[in-house]
Amino acid sequence: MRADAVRNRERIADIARQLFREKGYDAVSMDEVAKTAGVGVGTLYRHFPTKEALYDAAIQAWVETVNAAADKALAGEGDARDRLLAWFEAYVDFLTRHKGAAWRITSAMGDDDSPFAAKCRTYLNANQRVVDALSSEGALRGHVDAMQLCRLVGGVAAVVDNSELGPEAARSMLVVVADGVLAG
Amino acid sequence: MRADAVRNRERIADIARQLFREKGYDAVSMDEVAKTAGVGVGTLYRHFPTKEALYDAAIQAWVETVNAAADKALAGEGDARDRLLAWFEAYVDFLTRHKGAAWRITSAMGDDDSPFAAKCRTYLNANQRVVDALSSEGALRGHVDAMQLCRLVGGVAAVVDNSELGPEAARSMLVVVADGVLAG
DNA sequence: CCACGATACGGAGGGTGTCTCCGTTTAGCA
DNA sequence: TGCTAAACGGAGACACCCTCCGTATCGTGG
Repeated sequence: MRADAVRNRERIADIARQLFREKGYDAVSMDEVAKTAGVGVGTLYRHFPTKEALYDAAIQAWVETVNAAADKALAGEGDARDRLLAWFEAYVDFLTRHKGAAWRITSAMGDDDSPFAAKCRTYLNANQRVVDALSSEGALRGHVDAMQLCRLVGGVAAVVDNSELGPEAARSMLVVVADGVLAG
Repeated sequence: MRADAVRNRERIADIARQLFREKGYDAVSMDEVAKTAGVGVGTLYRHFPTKEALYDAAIQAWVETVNAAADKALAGEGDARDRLLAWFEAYVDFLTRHKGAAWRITSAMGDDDSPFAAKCRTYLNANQRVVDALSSEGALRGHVDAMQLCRLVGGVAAVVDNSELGPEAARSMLVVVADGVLAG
């Protein structure tokens, strides 16, 4: 790839990340991204074939830290319930960091053709590790599926994001999910 | 209202209900509704000022039966868990009957300005009645908020609708929510 | 039965969005 | 420095929601 192309690609992704984070997916138009980045829409579309692909690239770096967050939550103090809740809260925090991302990503769970498929796998893996860790302690009620957890907590995150709920409201819902999943 | 206007209004709502049910909100354009109903878009917009208002009218009859469903679930046999699950399943069944409705309605929960505000109140009331009934039996764990339940189960419904999950997958998630809400 | 005013109708077109196409410009190598 | 493949830019195609206003129709009072 030519040097100017690399520069443009990075600048576009940076600008897009900033705009999406501030305003949310729907409120940012491709024209706006192009204009802000100082390129034509043609250039934009050569680098990112659709708006969703651009979004995917924009939130890339952010997603990559999710595994570290899972480890951190699991390594924390407290009993299984505390650690599970810590993970749930971190997960919701992640998903709601970019407005509109929670629903888009949770919607794409299980759809291999989605532009977000790679991100979904990352999230699924993180949840799987949490399930494995707690399961080996015998803390979970029967069989708990990582995908099921992704969807449940992703659903909560989507609602929290959309209705702009505070951390207490989010926590009260996560407590329900946690208690529903934990043994005893 | 003039007789021809009444006829048109009803025909439009009928056609819209059919189209929305088949294809989902986003996949139906106002032009398509107008053309299928055999009227101009102007006529469409005089009867229903926005697409959301049309959607609201299209799913009206459907929503009105929700209270009966709550009663039926509560009057069923079995313990509190069985009845709560029956209600959850009925609720998800309702919300997923029209493609795209679950997320739209759950998104509008708590937003008085939404065109779906009336429907949200209906759903909230139904959940409140379920909460009251089970609470008076002492079946619920601490304080359970009807709004919280609407959001949790609505989130599950939205995911089920979007990912076109089967009843077993839906049930496995609802079991988690139910166990998280029930005492013991 | 008719004339007329209020009501309803239809569809062109405005505004905004995503995405494509192609003539023009530029990078980078020989 | 000259040349070619790569990248650029933005006009415009297409789809969407919605508005506006000239035209047609209903239904009533004479």
